[in-house]
Amino acid sequence: MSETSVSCLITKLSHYLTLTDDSREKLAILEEEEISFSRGSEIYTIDDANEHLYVVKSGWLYTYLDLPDGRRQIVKIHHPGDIIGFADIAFRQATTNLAAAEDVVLCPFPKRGLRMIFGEAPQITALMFSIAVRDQVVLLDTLRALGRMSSRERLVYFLLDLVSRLRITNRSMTDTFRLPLTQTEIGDTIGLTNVYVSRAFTALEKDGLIARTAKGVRIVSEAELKAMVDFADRYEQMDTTWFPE
Amino acid sequence: MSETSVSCLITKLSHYLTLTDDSREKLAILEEEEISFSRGSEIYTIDDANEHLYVVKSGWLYTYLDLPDGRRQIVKIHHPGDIIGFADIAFRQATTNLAAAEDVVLCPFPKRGLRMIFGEAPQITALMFSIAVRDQVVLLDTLRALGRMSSRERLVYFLLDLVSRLRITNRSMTDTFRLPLTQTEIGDTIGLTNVYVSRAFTALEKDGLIARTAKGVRIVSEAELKAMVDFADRYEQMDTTWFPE
DNA sequence: CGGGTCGTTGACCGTGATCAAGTAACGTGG
DNA sequence: CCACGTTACTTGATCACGGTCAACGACCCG
Repeated sequence: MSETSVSCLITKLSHYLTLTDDSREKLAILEEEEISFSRGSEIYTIDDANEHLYVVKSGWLYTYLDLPDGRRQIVKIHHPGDIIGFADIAFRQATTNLAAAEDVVLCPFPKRGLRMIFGEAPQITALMFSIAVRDQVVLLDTLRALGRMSSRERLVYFLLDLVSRLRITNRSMTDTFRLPLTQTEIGDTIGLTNVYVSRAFTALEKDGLIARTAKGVRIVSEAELKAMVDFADRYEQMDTTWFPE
Repeated sequence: MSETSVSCLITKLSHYLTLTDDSREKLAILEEEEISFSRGSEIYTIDDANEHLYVVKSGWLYTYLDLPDGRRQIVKIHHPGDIIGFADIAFRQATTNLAAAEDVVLCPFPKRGLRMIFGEAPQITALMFSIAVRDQVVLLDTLRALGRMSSRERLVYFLLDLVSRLRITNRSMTDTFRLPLTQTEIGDTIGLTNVYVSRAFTALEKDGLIARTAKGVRIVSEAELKAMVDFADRYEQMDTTWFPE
């Protein structure tokens, strides 16, 4: 099983504050069980009874919504260390669909597991609440991108947002990262077709703003890109001064 | 002052559960102070220190984000009974701007007021948490609209969302409602220009799906409109079964 | 070797942006 | 009470961005 490997959930949360031993033990419980899904699997779909949340152990996934005519909107991409399912906590049935973008390993735990956290681990509770709220602010930024930005700007925003998130769990990451999503999936995320994602990519590359490697992307001129879309990093810093303990 | 007038905050929350007398007293404290702003006022802007939350007493407001070149995206419209500012709770400075769409009255209260609620009123705490999460799901629906819908569909989604929300505080409302927003503001909300909002309106009216009154709109064929955008009402029902007390 | 997926490129088209002119409603001041 | 200026909405003409359709090449895996 997971043995002594470092938990990516703990790594992610540790970025924001030093976890007590007690907190670490509580979190370990959330990662006891493991399930694997292969690329393309639908983990749950709309209207399923949603009794579980999931910690991502490895691999990327995404949450999406469908339109009657087959169009699709990806609303959130999940990375190792993320907790999936918070948004549906107030509803009896799932309001979104979850699919695996590549082969993944998840740790499911019942909603009741949260009750234990909420009741006994105020430090983690406060942090989870903050993360939920932070995600909301990120959604607002995304809304701005989809509502008002050109195709190139949307792609730039998408890439910068990814880099900022990935840096939380991988501090050694510089400016190159793996991107295990098809251009169709990227398009479904930023409201474009695969064709225009391709064109936006080549345009940015031609301008020397990014470079593309085998299965990844390198951010060449981060400052310039950030200025293009007035990018604010919502992940790096968070106000934890009001936390208990 | 507000005398014995019914609080719209209490009205709104009562829609979901029966509030205890103790809960009502706690909520009343949040509505003690009052400030008025006239139409067009900026209540706060990005990077302001955000020490207050606001309960909307009367009038409509909206939260928005700017782009460097002057484009603007409205990300949330606020009605009487709404609490404004939850999203910024995890940040030291405001991440959004707040403006009054018409003359409004707000009840500001310091963030510390929330600590009192969190500590002493578990029923309201659970409800507020649920509302915050519910708002997140609504944002996902909006993301889908901005990412994948045509101009007419966007306007339809916008109107249906408004109606659903307004029905929470005004149960007697049928299908006609006041719309105190300019078409430019509506465009900034759904990612269109004022010109195309106008065209979408006249198109929907010509098809007999809506009708326009002096300062408002009437939903003529709600079922048809809902089918157009696969609309799900996120406001009417909420899972309160897990609440304490 | 063959089939499938993914990315690229070109041609064409359509939706919505942009620019501009005109109208209606309203508030203000003379 | 009217004249004026402002704001909001409408409508038309033109344009451009991104969608759609199609063909092709690269790569992967069976």
